[in-house]
Amino acid sequence: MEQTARMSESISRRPGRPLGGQLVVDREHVLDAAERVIRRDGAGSSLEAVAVEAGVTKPIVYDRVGGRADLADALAERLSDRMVLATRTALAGETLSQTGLTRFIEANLRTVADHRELFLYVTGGSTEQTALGRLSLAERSTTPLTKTLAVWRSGIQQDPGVAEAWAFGIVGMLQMVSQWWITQKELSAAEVAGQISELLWNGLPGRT
Amino acid sequence: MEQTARMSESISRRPGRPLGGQLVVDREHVLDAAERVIRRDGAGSSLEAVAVEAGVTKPIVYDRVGGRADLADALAERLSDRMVLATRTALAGETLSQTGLTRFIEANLRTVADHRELFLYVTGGSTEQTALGRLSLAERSTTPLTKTLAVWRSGIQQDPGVAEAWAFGIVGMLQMVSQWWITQKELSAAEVAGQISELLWNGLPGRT
DNA sequence: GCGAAAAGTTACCAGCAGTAAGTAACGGGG
DNA sequence: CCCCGTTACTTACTGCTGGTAACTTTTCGC
Repeated sequence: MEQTARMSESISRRPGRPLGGQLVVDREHVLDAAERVIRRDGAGSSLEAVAVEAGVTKPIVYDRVGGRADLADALAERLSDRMVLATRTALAGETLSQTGLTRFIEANLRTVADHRELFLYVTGGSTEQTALGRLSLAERSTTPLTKTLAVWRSGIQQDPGVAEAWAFGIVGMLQMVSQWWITQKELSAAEVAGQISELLWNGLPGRT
Repeated sequence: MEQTARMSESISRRPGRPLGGQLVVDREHVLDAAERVIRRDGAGSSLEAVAVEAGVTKPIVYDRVGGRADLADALAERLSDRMVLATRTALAGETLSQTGLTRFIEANLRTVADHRELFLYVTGGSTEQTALGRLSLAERSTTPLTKTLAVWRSGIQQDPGVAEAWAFGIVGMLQMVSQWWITQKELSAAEVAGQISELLWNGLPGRT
């Protein structure tokens, strides 16, 4: 039968080592492709689709980043880094205050909105070890937050032992609020950020 | 070839309408079976396994409860009901206070621990419309909570407009804290409940 | 009695994660 | 200069799962 590689140019590479002897894509390229696919096709994207977008085949994806759980983990790390960056520039190292907290939350919401499908992919997970997977994702956010909280609480003569539980609680709160916020259109990011900040800063009864 | 139905008794039903003219299982039986399977095999259980456990075949599961998303939704409703019940008996209608809030959170944690795999199944979802699915689960908890918060805030002369955002935030916080708590063994439910209650009641800086 | 409706099961399809086996180019030693 | 082990791919498969179409048997109304 005729050669299968005839459509346009190198849409389909021949088997065997490519000419040039170099890797055709590296880990970062695969992750970039994954982000593009997820942004385009939604959180239910398959590994096959990622491979096609990257211009390679599935085993290459497995070699570069691993299985589906590893992919989600790597993307979670990227998203988490972007969030940390966004909030860091929003805060610019000032000391913690209610308005600073509000800006922190708002920056968080805007980053989630910017990477809507990626956020859903990462927090959605697949199944089974999703639980631990999502925890490891959350830990990437909570670990630095725990330290920050512990230091800050010590600085204002309050018990720092609550830091870890609080960090998980805050991350969970932000994740759920983000999920809710990106699926409704009534409230703006600033409004929601202000409300959540009010709760976290002043507590349920509010300051009298 | 010989009859396939020969092992033990009615392990495998013959095709066709059963002899009594009655439904062999109803929706509740399927949901019970699903809970048993999930408790035994973990959050990654398949619909096939649920069908086998219920003593029927897959299309029956689809007829009684629908697809995987519907199953998760129905189980979420059950779990949510149990949580509401547990917290309601723990609170016994007293007015909201910090110690009451602590009991509320502790009851929540204990209920999650009692239904560990079910909780993971329900919050884990599969993919794709997981986002909306999880939101609909959360909404089942947030809707009553929103009302409670709005009424309570009005009663203490505070703005009730924050109720919805707060409800989602609190539910998210509890979900994440639960997930973290059931995978560690250092802190007791009472300790964690006290810490989270402290945060929700007094806020990050604490009462001075 | 008899045919339509009801209540099942069997048998299939499509899609996906993951892997084994095959193939072509490179590169260093004889 | 050629050959063989290594490298870097692809093809082709398995196994499983969600979901559905088609078939089979009993019941029940007329």
